[in-house]
Amino acid sequence: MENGFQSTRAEAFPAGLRVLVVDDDVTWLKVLEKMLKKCSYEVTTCCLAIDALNMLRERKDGFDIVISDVNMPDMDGFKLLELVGLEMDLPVIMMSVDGETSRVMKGVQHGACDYLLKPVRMKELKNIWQHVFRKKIHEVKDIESYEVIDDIHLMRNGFERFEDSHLLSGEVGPKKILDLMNIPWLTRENVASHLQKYRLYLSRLEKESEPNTAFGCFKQTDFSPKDPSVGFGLQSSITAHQSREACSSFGFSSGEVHVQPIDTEIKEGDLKDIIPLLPSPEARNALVGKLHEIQKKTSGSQIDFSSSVGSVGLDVKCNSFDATGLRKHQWSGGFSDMQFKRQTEPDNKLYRHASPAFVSPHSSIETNCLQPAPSVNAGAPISKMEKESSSGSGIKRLCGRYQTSNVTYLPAMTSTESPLPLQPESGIGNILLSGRACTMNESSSAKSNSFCHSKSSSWGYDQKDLFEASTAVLQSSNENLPVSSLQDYDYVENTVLNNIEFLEYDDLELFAALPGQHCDRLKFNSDYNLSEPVEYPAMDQGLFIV
DNA sequence: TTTCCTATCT
DNA sequence: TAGATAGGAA
Repeated sequence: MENGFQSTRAEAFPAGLRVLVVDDDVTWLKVLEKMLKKCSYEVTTCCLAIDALNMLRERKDGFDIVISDVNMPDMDGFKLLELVGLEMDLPVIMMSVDGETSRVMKGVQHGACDYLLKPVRMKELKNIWQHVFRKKIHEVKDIESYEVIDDIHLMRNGFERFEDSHLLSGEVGPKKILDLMNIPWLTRENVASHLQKYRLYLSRLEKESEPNTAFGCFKQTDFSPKDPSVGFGLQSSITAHQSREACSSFGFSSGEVHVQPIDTEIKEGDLKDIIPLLPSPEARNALVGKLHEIQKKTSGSQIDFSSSVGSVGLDVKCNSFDATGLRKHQWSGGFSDMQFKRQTEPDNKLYRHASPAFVSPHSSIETNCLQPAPSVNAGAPISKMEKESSSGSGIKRLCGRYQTSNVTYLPAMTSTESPLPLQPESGIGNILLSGRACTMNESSSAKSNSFCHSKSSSWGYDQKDLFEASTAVLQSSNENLPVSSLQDYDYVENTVLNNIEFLEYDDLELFAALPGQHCDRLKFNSDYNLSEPVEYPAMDQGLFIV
């Protein structure tokens, strides 16, 4: 199994495991060194925690595991444990003569992968390799999850071509979408099926919005948690376009805020092509009206159109300004958040739970650049999910389809100040206000967090951004959720068991030097004769995969 | 024959 | 609720 070890060491594993032992008691150091060497491990000993830390820092990849005493004069063992965990991400085993549960718990909470009671048993030392192995397995799992992102990038590229090919002009069929996405494992049936769902959704949305929602008007219902138009699953962004005249409007999905100067004027032909795709009669009528304006070349009127196929979705944004530049309509919608099952590759397990989804059109908004919509900026109620998130239970499923995301409401502002650092001169500016719409999946880990923590720098539906947003979820959630650093609870139990049995030693010289209370607890057992090399049982991966 | 759409199943 | 599939229509 590829687990990250260098090939030669991997073959010999667990023999050659590089162990750093830290204990201020020289006698114990010698005992442990000898025992560990009997296990065919490479042993380095250190009397001071600070020296151990320096050694670890100097030899970044020089050790596989650390065994540290809890009580040391220069540095608390827990502190060392914390630092090693933070800086080296190495498994650390704590050891102490004190087996008090609270103490053991503290060790585990600080990130110890095991807590051994002195005197340490040979059996326990023999099995410390499992902690290294377990960690490697987790790392491999993380890497596999990263590969999902690579394929998501593949989808993004497909959508970019989708945009480049002007697919928006004319009817969009599953075949064409499929061809242009150019994703090998995707089938036309996949696309068709989800297109069907998407259209069903649109028709439902249209029916629901007919009685009270006119195009261009911002309604409170736009932010209903059950309204998919607010955003789907990963799709969580607020898009604010800023015209050259510094006229701003805000399109809401949720979560992210993007500010972008609009510099692409719509062409008449483009508009004609877009109109049939609009989800509602109001939207179509609005654009038809604007099309007439263009055709008439009415002075002072401007329609800005930006079509963006984000990384994983087709997104259409239409913005229209009146002659004064004070008001505009915006419609935004398209396909996004595409996740498809990989049917044709049964060996691929990464997408087993993935599924396609077409994102809904975003809520349409009419606003005035001089007087931002009060319902948006001031006193707007927080959506249900936002409340849940802030109350500490806001972890949502990552792959929720047709499911609303959080809406992040901007703080109240006056006409003279903008809640967003608009950058009319310098181009695109993005602000991630909040990304609590979704969670990492079950394979998420601290490693995943570090992988994803870089900030978003693009706008639109960038799947990467969404993952980053997901990370932000976790990071922000940490403040609210009782996140425990307990990594493997079974260690706690294991530690308790340590108290039951006694150790096995056969080196009487060494034990003669041990403090009396230690010797008292010893039981010599010929099962672990130090003169014989230790044999390891065949590794059963199933035993160690959590 | 291919593609799309709809209904139905899972 | 959403994806898969079957069957009819163009």
